[in-house]
Order: sequence, then structure tokens, then C-alpha cells
Amino acid sequence: MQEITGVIPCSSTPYSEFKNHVGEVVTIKGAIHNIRDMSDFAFILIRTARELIQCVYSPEFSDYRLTPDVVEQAAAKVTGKVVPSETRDGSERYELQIHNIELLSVPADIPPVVISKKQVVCDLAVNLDYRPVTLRNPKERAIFKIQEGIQRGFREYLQSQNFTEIHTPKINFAGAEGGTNVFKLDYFGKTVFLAQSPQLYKQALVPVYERVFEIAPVFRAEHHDTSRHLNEYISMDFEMGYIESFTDIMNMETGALKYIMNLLKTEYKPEVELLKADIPEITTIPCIKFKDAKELCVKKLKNITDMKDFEPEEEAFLGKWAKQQYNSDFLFVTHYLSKKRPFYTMDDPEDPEVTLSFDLLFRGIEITSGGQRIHDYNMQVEKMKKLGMNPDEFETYLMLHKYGAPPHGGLGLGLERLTMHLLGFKNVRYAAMFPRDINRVTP
RNA sequence: GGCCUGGUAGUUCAGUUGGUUAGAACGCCGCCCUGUCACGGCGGAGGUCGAGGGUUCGAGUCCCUUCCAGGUCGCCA
Repeated sequence: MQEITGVIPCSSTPYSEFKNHVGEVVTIKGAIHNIRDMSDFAFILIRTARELIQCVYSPEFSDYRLTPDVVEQAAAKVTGKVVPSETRDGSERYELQIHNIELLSVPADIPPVVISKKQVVCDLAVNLDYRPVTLRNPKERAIFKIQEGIQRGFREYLQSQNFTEIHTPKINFAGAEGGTNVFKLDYFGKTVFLAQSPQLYKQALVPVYERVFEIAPVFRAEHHDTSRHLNEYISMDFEMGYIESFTDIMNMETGALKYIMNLLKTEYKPEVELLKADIPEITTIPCIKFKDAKELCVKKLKNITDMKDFEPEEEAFLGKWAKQQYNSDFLFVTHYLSKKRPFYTMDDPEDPEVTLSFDLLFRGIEITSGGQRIHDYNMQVEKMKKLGMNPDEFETYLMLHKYGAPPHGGLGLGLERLTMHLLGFKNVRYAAMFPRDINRVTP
């Protein structure tokens, strides 16, 4: 009788273990990534989940002869002896002397783009059209391993700080916050909306769990067609209660970012090296008030017209300024104008024109928006009225305030944007596994 | 959606003033190579030049329409 134990061993002996198995016969499973056919032998690179392993075929030690169906992208089970590799630079590496290859599957066709080289060479559109194939390239897949590291770091750090992970609904009856365009869809005859943010729900959970976070997609039906916008992206959100000041939120984010960068440097080292990613050092993150930042921009740049917000050029300038002045890749900009922030943002009691809010710039691009929220019922209702909103439409949301909420605040961080700027991409689509933009819904 | 640039082999590109049979690299197929590591060498197959219309003796090349892509702006918690 077969027993199901709940343990599934990894399909391959990882390459990192090879040095402990020299002279032994091991088995690996993976895709045939590349075949370099030499005179009377061949190098066969096997692609496992995270590595490329060099195997050597030779009639001298292989029990069978290579057949024509041993081709790139075939799935294979390879057994062989671990031996030290002959390397030109004398570095310590190992390879497998192939005893046997069992083909587990054979592709029906050759890939439409070359993925067995160091880099996939094709247009962005072609890369995205063939994502299930192009992602197999080690450099392409490393992007999303890094992205996994970012999410994992965010999650692990917040868990260590007593945050509870939540999942809020993505199908909502009300369009909620307004401002940005929402996707409408039919829900058993009713019109419902795809969530543009978990904002209202995560706030509702602050009086429940004190500290919550969510990593989930958000949907924005904006008709923008730029290199930094997606219509579906992953938002990393948190919300924390009983804060003393909105700077508590910035502190928490700084801690999370430090943790993330450290995790990338250690557990994601192979991918960081493969992509030559420049992982920033974070000690402290400088802060500047919006008003002061704007003055800097006006002094240094021409043609500043919008005095209420930054244009991309100004953000880029502030990024450089923070690097020069403080040697920091990050810069907090605080106290944005009240009229430019959403209705739930807490105004500064000392100056109601500005808010207890912040953005975080990373290398000159906004990656986070956050701040303290209004927790008092009457204050929130008043602000809604002042902004021409009907509080009755927000009855569910206002339960949070009506029945008592602690001072709280939080933030949202765009995962693809952070990945993009960490890896130096010029288009956010490179950092989106299956991007959804104004023109693309497949694959 | 506006503007700019582009669309030529599976992929990335070249293609002169409008003129013979539209080229290269990678990939693919065949042959060769005793250690490659983006292996190398020789040979071969592979094209509705995005689509439609027009000008011309003649269009990949010029004009018009249209579709698609990239950049940029608008827009954006």
C-alpha cells in the first residue's frame, strides 16, 4: 500500500551540493537548455529551477548514444557522475559525466525566439507575446526571482513586526475612492468594480488587528499608455494603528526596505549577480518637506508650472539631489498639499493646507504613497462634505470611524515599479510577468 | 487620444538617387572539430518587404489610407 507522507523530494540534486558528491552518481531533472556538440562528445546544459548544470556526453562513459530527439527544451532525467570541471580560469566548478538520459518529453517545435543564449534578443512586444517561452531564459526568470525576494522581504519583515496578512475583496460594489478610473463588470446583473486599492478595507482592519498588510493586484482603468503604468499591478500595502506620528509609517517602511535589500544580497545573490543589479545600501533615508523640495526644483529647473505636484523631471532631479547631498538612493518627501491628496488623508493640525503624508522616491521615481489617515468620525464626514462627496455612499467605510478607530496610517508600494528601478529597466513591462496594459491582455 | 520613429527570413537588423536574382548575424538542417562555456569552421534551407490602393517603363524604396509596435506627452492615490 502506498503511503502519502506529504514529503516530495526536490527533483534534482542542486548544483550547490555537487561538491559534496564528487565521484558519486546523482540524478537531475530539468530542461535541455543548450547543446554544444563537439567532435566526438557534447556539452549538454541542463536547466533546473534556478541553475544551469553542465553535463558532458561522451561514448567513453555514456551508456547510450545521443538520439536526434535530444534537443533544446526537451525535459530530461539525467544520471551521471559528478566530476570537477576543466575551467579556463581555474575556478572551482563541477559537471556531470552523463551515464544515461531519459527523455520525459520532446517539444513539438523549436522556440520562436532564441532563449539559450545569455540574453533574449528581441523587441519588448515579441518578448511579451512569447512570455511562457522567453521567461525560461535565465536572465528573464531572474527578474521575477528578484521580485519574489522583494515580496518575501516585505512579508517577512512585517510579520516580524506583528502585522497580520490579509486579503481584501477585489470585486467591490462601490467605486470607492473615485479619482482614478475603475473597471466595471457585470455581477449577476449588478454593476460592480474591480478594486483600485485595498485602502478602505485595510483601514477597517486596523481596529481589528492593529497592524495589517496585503500583497495583491489592484486594477486601474486609466487610459495611460506610458512606460511606467500598468492597468493591473501588484500593490504591497500596509496599515498600522496606534501610531504616534506619521513618521512611524516611514520608519516601518525604512525597516522593510532594509530587510528586503539585505535579503536580496544574501538569498538572491545568484540573480543579483546575473542581472548585475545595483542593490542600494540603506542606513537612514533623508526627508524633505514638499514645499522645500519644490523650492529646490524651482531654483534649479526651468519651466515649472505645476506648483501642486512634481513632474517626472522634478522627481528625477530630487533623486539626484538626494544622492549628492545624502548619498541616498531614497528620499522621503513629506507634507503634500491637502488638495492633492485623497479624502482620507489627515491634514496637518499646524497647517491645514498640507497633510501628514509622504511619497518615497527611489532613484528619482515615486514608488510609495502613504500617510496618516483621519480616524475621527466627525472629522472624516466633514472633510468628505467639504470635498463634495456624499458620506451616505461611504456608510460601510465610515463604520470604521463611527465605532472608534485608533490613530493610524499606512502606505502602498508598487511592486513592479520597485523591481523596475532596482534592475534599471526603462519600461515597467519588463518587470511584469504577464503585463496588462491598455493594449495587452494576452498571454 | 496627440506628436515622433519604426514595421524587410523564426528573431535582431542592413538595404545607396526608384533599376539585374532583397543581404548579414543568431536560430534551424547537414558535414567537420579532443573541453566548450553567447564554442568554432564549411555548406544548405528559409521572404506575400505589415495590409490595401496610387504614381511610374520599373516600387522594399515615392504618395494616400489603414493596422500594429516602440518612444514621448496627456492622464494617474
